[in-house]
Amino acid sequence: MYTIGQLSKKTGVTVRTLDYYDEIGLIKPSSKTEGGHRLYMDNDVMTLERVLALKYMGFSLEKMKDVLNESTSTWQQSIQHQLEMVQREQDRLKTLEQALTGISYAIEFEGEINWSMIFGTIRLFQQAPEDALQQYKGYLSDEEMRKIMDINAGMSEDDIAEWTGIIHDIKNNLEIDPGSEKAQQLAERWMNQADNMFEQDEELLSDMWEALQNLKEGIAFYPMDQDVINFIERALTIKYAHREVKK
Amino acid sequence: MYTIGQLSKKTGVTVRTLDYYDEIGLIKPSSKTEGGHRLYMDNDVMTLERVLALKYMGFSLEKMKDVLNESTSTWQQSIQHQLEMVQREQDRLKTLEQALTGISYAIEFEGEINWSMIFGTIRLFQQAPEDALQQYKGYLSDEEMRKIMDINAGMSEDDIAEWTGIIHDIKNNLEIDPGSEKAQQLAERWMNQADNMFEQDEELLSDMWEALQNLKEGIAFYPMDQDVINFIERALTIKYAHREVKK
DNA sequence: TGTTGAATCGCACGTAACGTGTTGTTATAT
DNA sequence: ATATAACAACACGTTACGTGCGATTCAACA
Repeated sequence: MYTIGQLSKKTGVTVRTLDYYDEIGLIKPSSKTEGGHRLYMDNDVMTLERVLALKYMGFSLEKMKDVLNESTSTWQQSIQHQLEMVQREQDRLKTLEQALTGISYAIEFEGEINWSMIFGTIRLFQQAPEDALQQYKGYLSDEEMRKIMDINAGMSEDDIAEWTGIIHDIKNNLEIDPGSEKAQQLAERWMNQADNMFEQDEELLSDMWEALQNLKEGIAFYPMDQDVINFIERALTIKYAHREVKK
Repeated sequence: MYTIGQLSKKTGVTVRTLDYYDEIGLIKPSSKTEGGHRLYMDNDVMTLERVLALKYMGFSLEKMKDVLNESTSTWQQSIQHQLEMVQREQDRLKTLEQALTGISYAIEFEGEINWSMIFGTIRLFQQAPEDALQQYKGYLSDEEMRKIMDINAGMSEDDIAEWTGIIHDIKNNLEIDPGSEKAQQLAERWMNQADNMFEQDEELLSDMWEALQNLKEGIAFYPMDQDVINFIERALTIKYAHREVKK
């Protein structure tokens, strides 16, 4: 038999919280003094412990009222719902983390806040990955799109830093001669990272590259406008022509 | 030059939201009609787009007021703070997911809601992983504790299902003869899963096992009380004695 | 039994980011 | 000039409590 203050000390829950749980009918003390002071019995303490457990699991107080009186099968349903919510939220946070990382590197490389890059990055991540790849329909097969989604989801912080860095460097050198050594280096750096991401899958890379060349808004991993794509294309064309001649 | 309704249609933000942003001073229209109707200029539209970007990044409206006027360096700080928050939240959700998964399997195996198992699971996951392992201090080295933390964090759903299932089955057979075939099978199943989790690291497994035997409240992966530990110990003792004889 | 100090009750307002609804006013189309 | 649409301004609701507030009630002491 505890007063509200004693129960509060025992469990670490504030008096106001217990007051509130009483108010909304979640934990009503089984007894009261003549003067109206609340008296909590072991029964109520048990309910409180269960409420705290459900709270940790992320249930709302309103749902607890239902769940606490429900059968085992409904419990399973509720827990599965919670699990799905937790997983969806994790996915959301994961893509948000990638977006924030990309933005952070972009600001670091450029030394100032590039809003159009931020908008592009967010547009890229905001839509579901499937939708983001819809623009590639016709260029890539369903399986290829799924592969790219997986690659994208598994991108490490270093990958993000490298992509952001390359694209930034290329943007700063759009006007240089595509045949110059610097342009060649930049294009090769891009290719290296692309190879790195696609691992062995040369076919996937070339399909993706073809799609990029034909699309007006080329977005791969990070916002990459037509300027950048054209630059890389010109540089690579010269590079391979060069190699042919050497052969 | 947009009225509030036109801006709403253009951006998909509700009129009430724009009203609210005006009210709290986040986006004040740069012009008004004689009658007091709000007129948003391109300037304001830009601010709104930035606000939406920051919203996606998880900033509060209050912080946006500061951030929108700040310099690049403070921006980096704010983004880093957001990143840390996102990562902490991901960690929290990951352990919550494990806890929910374990509870779900326990309910499925037992066919009813076992509150003491739920409390045990939550106690195990609620505290930071470092704290949870403090009880093993003296039995395990710092490096071993870190290894266990990693193993724990990487536990798959199948692992959780198997642990929960084994412990449940053992609890239901506490009174059978440790030398009986069923007891031997249960103990072996436990050992298999333990080997599986610890991979090659036999030393780590035996250190952990020694710790479990000496602790009053043995908790490894899932709440496992002394009964269960004793059962496994007795069964394994007989098993190895048996093997010695065979040799 | 009276008194005092601590505990408690019940109430109200505040939080974040709006949704919903109402009343009164302004803008626009006819 | 009038009908109708759009708008401003306000209020209350949402979630899970925190933070007071004055008015009891309890427990202990005299």
